[in-house]
Amino acid sequence: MTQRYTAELAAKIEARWQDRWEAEGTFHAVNPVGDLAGDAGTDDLGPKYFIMDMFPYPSGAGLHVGHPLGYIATDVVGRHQRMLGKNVLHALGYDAFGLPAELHAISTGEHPRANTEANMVNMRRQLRRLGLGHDDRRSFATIDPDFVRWTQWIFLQLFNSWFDVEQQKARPISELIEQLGTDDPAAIDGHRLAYVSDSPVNWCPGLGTVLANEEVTAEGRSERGNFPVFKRQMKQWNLRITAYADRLIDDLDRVDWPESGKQMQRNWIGRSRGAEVEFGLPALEGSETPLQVFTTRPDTLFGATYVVLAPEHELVDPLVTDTWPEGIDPRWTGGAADPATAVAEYRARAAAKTDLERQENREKTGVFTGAFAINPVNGEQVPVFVADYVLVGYGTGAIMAVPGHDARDFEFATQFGLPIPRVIDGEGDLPHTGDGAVINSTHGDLSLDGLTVDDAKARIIAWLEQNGHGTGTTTYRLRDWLFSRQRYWGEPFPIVYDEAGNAVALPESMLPVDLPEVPDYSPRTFEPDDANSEPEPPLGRVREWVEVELDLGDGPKRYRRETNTMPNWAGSSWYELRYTDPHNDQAIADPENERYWMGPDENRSPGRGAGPGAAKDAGGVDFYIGGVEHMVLHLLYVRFWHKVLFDLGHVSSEEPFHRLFNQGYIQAYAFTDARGAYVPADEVVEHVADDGTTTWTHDGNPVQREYGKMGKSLKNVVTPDEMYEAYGADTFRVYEMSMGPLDVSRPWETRAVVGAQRFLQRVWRLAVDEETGESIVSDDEPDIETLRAVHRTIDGVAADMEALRFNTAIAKLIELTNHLTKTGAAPRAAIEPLVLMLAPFAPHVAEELWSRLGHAEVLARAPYPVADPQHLVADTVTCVVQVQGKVRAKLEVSATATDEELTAQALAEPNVQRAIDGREVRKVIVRAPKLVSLVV
RNA sequence: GCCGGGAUGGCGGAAUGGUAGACGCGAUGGUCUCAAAAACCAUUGUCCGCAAGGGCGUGCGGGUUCGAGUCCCGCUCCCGGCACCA
Repeated sequence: MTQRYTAELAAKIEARWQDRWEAEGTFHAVNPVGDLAGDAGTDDLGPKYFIMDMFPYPSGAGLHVGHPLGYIATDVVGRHQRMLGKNVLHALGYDAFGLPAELHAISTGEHPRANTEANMVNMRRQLRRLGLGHDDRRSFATIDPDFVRWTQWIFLQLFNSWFDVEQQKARPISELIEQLGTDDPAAIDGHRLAYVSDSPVNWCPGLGTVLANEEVTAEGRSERGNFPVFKRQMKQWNLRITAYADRLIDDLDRVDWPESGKQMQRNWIGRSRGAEVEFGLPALEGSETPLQVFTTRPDTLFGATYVVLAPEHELVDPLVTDTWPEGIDPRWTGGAADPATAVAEYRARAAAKTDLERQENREKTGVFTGAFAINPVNGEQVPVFVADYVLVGYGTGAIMAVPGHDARDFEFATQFGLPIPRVIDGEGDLPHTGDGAVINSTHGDLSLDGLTVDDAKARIIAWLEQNGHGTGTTTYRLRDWLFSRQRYWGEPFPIVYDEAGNAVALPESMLPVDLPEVPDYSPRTFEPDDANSEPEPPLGRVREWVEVELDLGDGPKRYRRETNTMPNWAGSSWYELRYTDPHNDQAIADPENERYWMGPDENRSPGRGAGPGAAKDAGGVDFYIGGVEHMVLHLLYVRFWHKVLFDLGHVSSEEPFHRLFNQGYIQAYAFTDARGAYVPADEVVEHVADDGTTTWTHDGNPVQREYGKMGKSLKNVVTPDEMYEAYGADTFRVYEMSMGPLDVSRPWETRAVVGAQRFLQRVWRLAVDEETGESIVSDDEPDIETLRAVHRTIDGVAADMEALRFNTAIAKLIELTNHLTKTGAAPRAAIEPLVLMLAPFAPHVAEELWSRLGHAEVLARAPYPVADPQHLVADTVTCVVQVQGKVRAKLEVSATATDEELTAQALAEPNVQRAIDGREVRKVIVRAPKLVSLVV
C-alpha cells in the first residue's frame, strides 16, 4: 500500500505542488499597466476578482488552528473564481508595526524590526504549507520603507487639505488659503484634516501612550492590555474623521456588508437629528451668548420645565447667582449656603469622579445655579441646574429637560420636586417616550396640538428658525481620530516644527522619514494607575534626530521633528490599494491599476440591505473577509482614508470594500483542575455515563470544562503544524471548511478531523490504485444514475460555492464520492468533475489526481464544471402522500405524472386508506410530482 | 434600556411553507486480521411494537395553513454592539 493517501504521501504531494505553483507563477495576477502587466492589453485581461483577508500581525507565538480559517476561506473563493475564468488578485501582507514587537524590544533590547521580521519568516512558512494561492509578488509589510513612505505621503494629503462643508468633500488647503487670502497658520491650521489640538485625550499610563476613543473600552480601559485610561488635556494630532460622519453612515447603503456590522458603525458614529434651541438668559442681559441646548425632541418644547448644564459648561460661572431665592426647595441647594458654594462643591465632586464611576453610579445629582432661563416657545422662566448626567462632550453640553417624556429627566425631576407635565398623549404613566399626539402645546399663534411627533418636530424647527430661536441640527457621537502615539515602533510623522512652533510638512522628496536608532525602546514607564504621569515619546530622546537643519524652500533653517509616531492603524488604513500596484514608486497605485481592480462596477449587484443610494456602485475590493472585532476600528478608519483619497482624486472608488464578510472563530474547550489551574486539554479523558451526562478527568482526577479562546495559557492550543504532520494540509483545509457555516463560531474537535481524511482517501482510492499509484479511471460511459448524481452535485455545489456554503458543498462532494464508491465504477466523466470541484478545498490532492488522470497543465485555471440540464431531471421521483399533513406513504412516480394520476395512486395505497379510515376526502392538494396532501 | 444575531440528536451542523435531522464526529454491531490499528460495510432522534406500523419530537405559549424548524403574535434564555449621547 505504498500509494495509500496517508499523511506522509499527502506531505510529499503538497510540497511538490507548492513548489510547482511557485515556479510557474500560477497565482500571479496580471495588472493593466506597470511592472506586473502582462503582454496583453487591458481589454484582454478579462473580468477581475479582487479578494482580501484582513492582514495579520506577525505574532511571535505562531499560529493556532483558528487563525487560518479566514485564509482558507478566501483561498477557496479565489481558486473557485480563478476556475470561473477570472483574473484573481489575492495576496497577503503583514501589519507589522505594533505593540508586541515593541514590548519584546523593551525587554530584550532586540530591535523590533529584527524580531518582527523573524516572526514574519515563521508565519510565511506556516502559511505556505497551507497551499494558499497568493500572488507573492504583491506581499509587503507596513514596516517596509517603501510602504512607510506612502503612509506618510497620505498623511501629507490629510495635512494639506480641508473639508469643504458646502461641497461635502476634502479640497487642497491651497484653495482655502486662496479663499481666505491668508496663509497664516493661525487661520489655516485649524481647518486641516490632520491638525494638532490641545484637548482632553485618553491617556493610558500602562501603555505609556494616548489612545483613540475606539481603543478604549466601555469600562474605561485600554482595549489592548486592559489598562486604566484617564482623561488628560494634551496636545496631540487628530484626523478630522467627524467631517465624514454623514458620508460614512450614508454610504453604508452602497456596500454589501452584514447588517450587524453596518449597525455597529452606525452606533459608533451615533448620528442624531434634532435641534439646537436658544433659551434666553435674563441674568446675562445683553450678552452675546444665549444658552444653546441640544434636543432630539423639539416637539416636546412645551414640556421643558428646567434646563441642565454639564458641570464643565462655560456658562455655569457667569450664571451662578449670589444668593438663593426666597423659600427655595432645600433639595436644590446641595446643603450649601449660597449658589456659588453649592456649584463649586458639586463641580469638585464631579471632577473627582472617573468616567467609570459616573457610569456605575447613575443616581441623579445636581444643584441649582440660582439662575433662570426663558423657554422661547412660551416665555416661561425655568430654573437652570448643574448636573453630571449631562455630558460636556455631547451636543452643546446643555439640555432642556422634559421630565414627562424622557426617563432621565423624569428621574431628576422626581428627585428635585420639579413639575412633570404631559405634552404627548398616550397610554400609561409618565415618562412616556413613545409616539403620540401632541397636547398642551399652544402659545400665541404657535400650536403643535394634535400633530404627530414627527410632524411636530418639523413644525417647531421651522418656527424656531423663522423666529431666530434655534435651528435644526445633527450631532454625532463620533469624535475626531486621535492619531499620535508616544511609541517607538510606528511611522514617524513627516512633520517638523519651525522656530515659531508651527507645524511644517516635509516635501514628498524627503519621504520616507525613517525611524532613528535609539539606545532604548521604552517610553518612560509608569504605574498603570498613575493618572498624573506625562507621556514621553522614545524618539524625543534622540536629540541628533529631533534637531535638524533643512532647506524647505527658503534656505537652511533649524527645525525640530515631531517625536510622536502614528498608531498602528495607519498602515492598515490604505493597504488594500497597495496590493493593486505594490512596487509603484510614483504613486500609491497607478490610477489605471486602481480603477481596474477597485473602480465602480455598474454591473455589480448592490447586495443585501442595499439602500436608495445603492444605484451607484461605490467600487472597492470584491470580497473582504475578517473578524468582527475590526468593524469599528480598522473598518471605520480605512473607509475614512479612502474617501479622502477619493475626494482628492487619487482613487476612483468611493469605498474600499464592496463586500465584507465576518468569519466566525474557531474556539476550544479548556479544562481546570480542583485548584483552578489549567491542565493540557489533549490529556483530558471524556466519560459518558449511562444517563448521558458527560464528565472529564485528567490523570484520573475530575476536571471542569470551559469554552472559549485557544491560548497558550489555557493549555488548549492546537497548531496547524500538528495537523500538517498528522493529516496533511488538504485534510486540514477540508475539515475547517466543513465544520459549519463560515460566519458561525464553533469548537475545534481534533478527533473529528479524521472524517475529512477518510473523505480524501475515498476520492483517492476511486481514481488511483493504492498499490501501483496508477490511475484506475475508466473511459466507459457512466450509468445514467451516476450521471445524474454527478450533475446534481455540480448544480448544487455551484450554488453553494456562490453563497459561501462550503460546509454543504463539501457534504455534496462526499455524497457523490460515497455514491461512486458504492457502485464500484470510476468513469472519467464522474471523477474529473469531482476532482475539479474538490480543487478549491483540497488543491494539492486535486492537482495530483488531475495530473495522474493524464493532464499536463495545472488545474488551477481549468474550467469549473457546469451542470448539464438534461441530467438534472429524473424519470422518477419520490412522491409524498400526506393525510391531515402527516406522511402516510411514499410513491415512486413518473416525473411527468398528472395530478389525477398521483391522486389515484395515493388513494390506492393501503396505508393511506387506513389513515383516511373511511372518512370523506374533502380536499386534495397536489404539487406534482412531489406531493399529494389529502384533507378529510 | 435600545439595536442586531441566535436556540434543531450525545457533539458540529443540514433542511425554496411540503419526507426534520443531509454530511461529518462519536457510539453499537460486523468484515478483514493470530490479534490490534487502519480501512471497509451496516445500524444509530425518542417511545411503544416480534413486525407491519404507530405515538412524540426543532427553547416556551398562542395563531395562520391541508401542511410550520421555516410565516405572524407574545415570552424565556444565550451571544454581540451601543448606552445618563438628551
